[in-house]
Amino acid sequence: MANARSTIYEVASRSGVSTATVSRAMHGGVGMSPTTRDRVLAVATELGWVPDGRARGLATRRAGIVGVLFHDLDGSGEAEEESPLYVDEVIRGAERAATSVGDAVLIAATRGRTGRELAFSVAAKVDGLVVLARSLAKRDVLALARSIPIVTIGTRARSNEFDDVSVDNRGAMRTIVDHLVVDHGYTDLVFVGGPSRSPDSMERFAGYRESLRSHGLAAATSPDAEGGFTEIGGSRALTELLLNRKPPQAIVCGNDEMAIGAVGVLRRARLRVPSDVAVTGFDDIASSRHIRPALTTVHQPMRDVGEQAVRMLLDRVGQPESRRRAVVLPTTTKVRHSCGCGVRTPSGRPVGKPRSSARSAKSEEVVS
Amino acid sequence: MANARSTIYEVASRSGVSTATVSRAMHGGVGMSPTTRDRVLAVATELGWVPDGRARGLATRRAGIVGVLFHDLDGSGEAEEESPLYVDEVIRGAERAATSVGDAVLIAATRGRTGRELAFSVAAKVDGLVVLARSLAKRDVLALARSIPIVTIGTRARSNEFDDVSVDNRGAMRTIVDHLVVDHGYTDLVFVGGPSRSPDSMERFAGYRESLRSHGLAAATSPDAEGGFTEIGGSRALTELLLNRKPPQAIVCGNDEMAIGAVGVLRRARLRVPSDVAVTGFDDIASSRHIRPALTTVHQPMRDVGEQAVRMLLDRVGQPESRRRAVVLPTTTKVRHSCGCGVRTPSGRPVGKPRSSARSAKSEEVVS
DNA sequence: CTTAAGTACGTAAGCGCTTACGTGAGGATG
DNA sequence: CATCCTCACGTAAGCGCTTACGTACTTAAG
Repeated sequence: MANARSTIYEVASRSGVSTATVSRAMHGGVGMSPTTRDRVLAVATELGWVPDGRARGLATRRAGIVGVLFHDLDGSGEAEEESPLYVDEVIRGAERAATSVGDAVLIAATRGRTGRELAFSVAAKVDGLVVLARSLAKRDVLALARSIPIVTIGTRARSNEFDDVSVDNRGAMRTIVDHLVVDHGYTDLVFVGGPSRSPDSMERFAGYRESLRSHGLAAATSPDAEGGFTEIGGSRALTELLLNRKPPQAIVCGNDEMAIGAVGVLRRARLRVPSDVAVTGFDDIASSRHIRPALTTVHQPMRDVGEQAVRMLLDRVGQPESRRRAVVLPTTTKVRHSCGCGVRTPSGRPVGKPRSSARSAKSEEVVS
Repeated sequence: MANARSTIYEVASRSGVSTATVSRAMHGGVGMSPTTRDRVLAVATELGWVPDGRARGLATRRAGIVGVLFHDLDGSGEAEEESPLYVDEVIRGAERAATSVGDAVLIAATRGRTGRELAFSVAAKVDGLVVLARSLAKRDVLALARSIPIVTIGTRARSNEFDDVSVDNRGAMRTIVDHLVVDHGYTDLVFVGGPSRSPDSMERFAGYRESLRSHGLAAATSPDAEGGFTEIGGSRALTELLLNRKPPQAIVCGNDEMAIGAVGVLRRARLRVPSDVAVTGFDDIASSRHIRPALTTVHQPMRDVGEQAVRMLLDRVGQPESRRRAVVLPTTTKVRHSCGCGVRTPSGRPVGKPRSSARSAKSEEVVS
């Protein structure tokens, strides 16, 4: 099937020029006669020859490949990691950005490999690496950074050693809670958090608190319940919550999975969503649109995140010594029905109207 | 940040050996004294050195990278292509299989590029290519196959020139319709297909027909409606259908999106699912579990498909001349509620019980 | 003690490109 | 007509590894 590939020498001799000329022809043919260029190109096409990427990479010291490192969650099934959907979206964005400049993207799951193993099987093959937060211990990231440029995703709040692109978790949560308090007038809210040590969960909770306090409402110093970012965890958390207190007016969940779990429990408890109690999520997973009532949540631009990340990475590959950059991208609030919008309140007055409201968070900020 | 990488020469001189010895040490250190090996390895670690992938690739004629080529649907938004979820799952599987042998995977969306462009920016960088069906015109695939091994995914029914791994669409649909006819006793069914020229849609319809005919039921020669594999298309298709005939007992949809659309219009038409009319899907997308009633559908093992594909690819890289292989993987039927299971029939008798039934389709078959 | 067979490592020839530099031809300039 | 450019292309030195082959030294056998 795959016959022996021809080399640049073959193309050169068949078109009666030197390899240098062939190479030039393949790269725009600047400074050469169009006639020769076309002749060479014709031969190359006929032979089905394109320059070997490895050799090219060796000679140019540029592989034309950027890597994306993520934590794979299949198997171990730890919900603390990035949602698979996130990873996929980031990869898509990365692919797009890379392709637009002729590069390709290499993906690799950490799979518990150490920095050195990854250096061998991944880093050695690429020009730079995008590493998803939490996919790797910090010292491994540092080890990798010894050999190639790195930009992290979602570590803004925890580190400032690398270029980073993050999403405005806190601001997003503030916006959604503002909506609950201001537009719906809820005063009795609770927060269902993810794993207590999850930075995402912490940031989201911080946003929740900020919003409440800014409106003069009391807020607990820690989440009212913990649902581990899973649907089942959300169910359990809410079940327990309902045992200990009367139903709140609104349940703010750290992500959609838990919100879906919460809605399930509420339904079984004969509490109506959103008229008896409102629920909000975070992430805008596909199911959040299909669940009834449709979930009010926040959409994170993970594809843009991936795109930005490789852009920054490529910038740094070209300019290794430029100053560190960190950007945080804004989110979009998806106001649907579970918050009470588009549904009659007890007073019979329809409140609000489902819509999407975009929030422009801090844009690009140069951190150091 | 990223300081100049050291080379094998540096490691060699610092540990007082030749580059050959360093290389040997890095590759298991067979035939050398453990003492020397450890010394070399220590120096390498200290320097943070790992052999450069490009150079290694050049010397060994093996990049240690397999590529996955898919059609990216963002932007153009043609629903005829692979569902994004499919692609992601396939990629995950590919990543797993590649990693398990120390390789990495390069991903690239076609983006309307020609075979030659892809050869340059993708094929030249990898040892072999997995190409998702329909991501590329056949003659482009052939062009690529001139230079590297290729295995296709999902082209079994349309081509037999490459190694291929596919999913048993037809058998899966037969199983689900069998369930509808045999277990539920429906005799009046309709089929909502995807794009009429979509091979997947055609295969699924074929399975539908086969099942009906095998039970002595009449079946139309073409789908009763066409929903383009989208939710909105499913709604439209069903709306139209309902205008022209009385509601059937069961609506068999070519995929989940259309099924979800169908359930929506059924609900609006005050028809109860599944007691008035049953609905089934195909694909087992995340929302199919969350929709009410939960959708009976079929799960495709796309991750396994990806895994198998790179396994076969790697085999062929090692054995370019072995005979062509094609495998078709079995699906799993997810029997949930939308088919009528776990719900009371008009006669008051509960029918069946939701469960998952695995179906073992044809396994590995050597085609030529 | 001689010789054969290992063992542990060094030598050096590539792998297939890119590119700095060199060269010769032709045109412009004076 | 001599000189200087410019243009189009060739020469050849790497890029950083791997590995076939060679060599020196040990050990075992005869």
